[in-house]
Amino acid sequence: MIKVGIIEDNKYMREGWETFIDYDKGLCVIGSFGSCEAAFESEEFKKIDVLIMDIGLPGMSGIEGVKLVRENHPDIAIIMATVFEDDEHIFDAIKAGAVGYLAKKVTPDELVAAIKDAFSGGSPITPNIARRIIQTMHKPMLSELEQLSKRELEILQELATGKSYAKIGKTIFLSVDGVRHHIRNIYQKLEVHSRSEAISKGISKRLIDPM
Amino acid sequence: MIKVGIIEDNKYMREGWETFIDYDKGLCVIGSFGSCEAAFESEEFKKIDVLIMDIGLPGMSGIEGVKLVRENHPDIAIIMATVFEDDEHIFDAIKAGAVGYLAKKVTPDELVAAIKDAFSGGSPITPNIARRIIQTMHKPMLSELEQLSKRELEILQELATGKSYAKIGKTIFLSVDGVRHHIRNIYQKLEVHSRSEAISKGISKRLIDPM
DNA sequence: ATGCATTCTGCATGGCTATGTAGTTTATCT
DNA sequence: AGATAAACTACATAGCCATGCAGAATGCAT
Repeated sequence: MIKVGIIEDNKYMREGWETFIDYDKGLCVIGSFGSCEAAFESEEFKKIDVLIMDIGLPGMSGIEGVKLVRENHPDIAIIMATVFEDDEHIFDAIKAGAVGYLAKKVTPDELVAAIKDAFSGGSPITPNIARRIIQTMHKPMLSELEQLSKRELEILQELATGKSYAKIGKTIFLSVDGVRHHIRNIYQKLEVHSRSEAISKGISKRLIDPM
Repeated sequence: MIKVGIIEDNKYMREGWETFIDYDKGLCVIGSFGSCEAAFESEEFKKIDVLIMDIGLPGMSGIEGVKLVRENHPDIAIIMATVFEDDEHIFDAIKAGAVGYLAKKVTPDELVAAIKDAFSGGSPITPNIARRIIQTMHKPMLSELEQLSKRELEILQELATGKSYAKIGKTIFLSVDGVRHHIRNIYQKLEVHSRSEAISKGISKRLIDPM
């Protein structure tokens, strides 16, 4: 039996969800709250397996709530339920620690399926949100790579490790001045003037992976 | 009618898929190849909407293939089909540009659904893979973050911009030596000895956002 | 009030970095 | 063959960084 918690300030919506969830034989609502503050005071809270949380809550916001829950009860899987579907809210919720993201208009069946999915190690998200997340992970295409040569990419990666030019040279079998030469070109292509900027830009453009 | 392409070296599997896909009234296989090289030579290739690609291919690997396809035909949605289910292959494929990831044991119905999903802007991935991706996006919990004070985080963020200590000082109204002092502590806490390492580590631990 | 943590200031110095200038080698393209 | 680009070597120097040492102000907790 999966133990479900709900944090949602709209009483009618909350009770509607409770009904649907309890109706399923594998699920059971053991806590239902109108705010994060109320939820955290409850003794039952720590027993929850899957928590459905609204983003727009009175008092502490859902995003803040997620952070706190994750801090204190890392094993609770949190599904955000919200009327917003813009990138910002979605990514904020995910970064904060939510594993799923539902629009409030979901059908009871979808809600129940999402809870079971979250409980069994999945991430209930809509296909469109999944695609947006996947896209943030795509490496840039060659055309966006600012045309850094293979050697330059190699050295940029080394730069990020904090090695001195001399050590980089030893690692990749190149003279110090050879290293220097490439770094010059890297800076020019990335339009930066310091190692730090090159690393930041390299990582944000996904030219290199952070350590 | 969604135009589907297949790159898969096992002839029987490829023909099986073709049959299933063509059977669906919304789908149509317009190209079916045994290797990336063969596919790229075809005139039909550029018309493909959704491409099913094996990872383990003779000649050019599927991962390399994905990169090339994305480079030359950015509008083709690529679904990787593979017997591997380990993190490395999955993330490599996604980073290279795939939008979906299927195990080869999928049922015909799932295959057809995945193609339609990919075509309509979704990302066909299993719930478990979705969760693993989501987890890579989670910010660290306070317990991991807590080590750096608010001021230190602020300065770490400035460090990543490549500003000199003097400029950082001006930005946050602090003497150069004050900046220096905090940086010392940051280095100690992150166990690094250079600005570059601090930035790399800060970004990979999600203490700061890249530029 | 005493202790402790956090934040901040100051000075010194060896080492590393950023940038300029000036070449050579190698491979590829025409 | 000559042109062009990428990779590499070399030297010089102003400026920035990393780290050691020393101490002060603020605020919170016991």
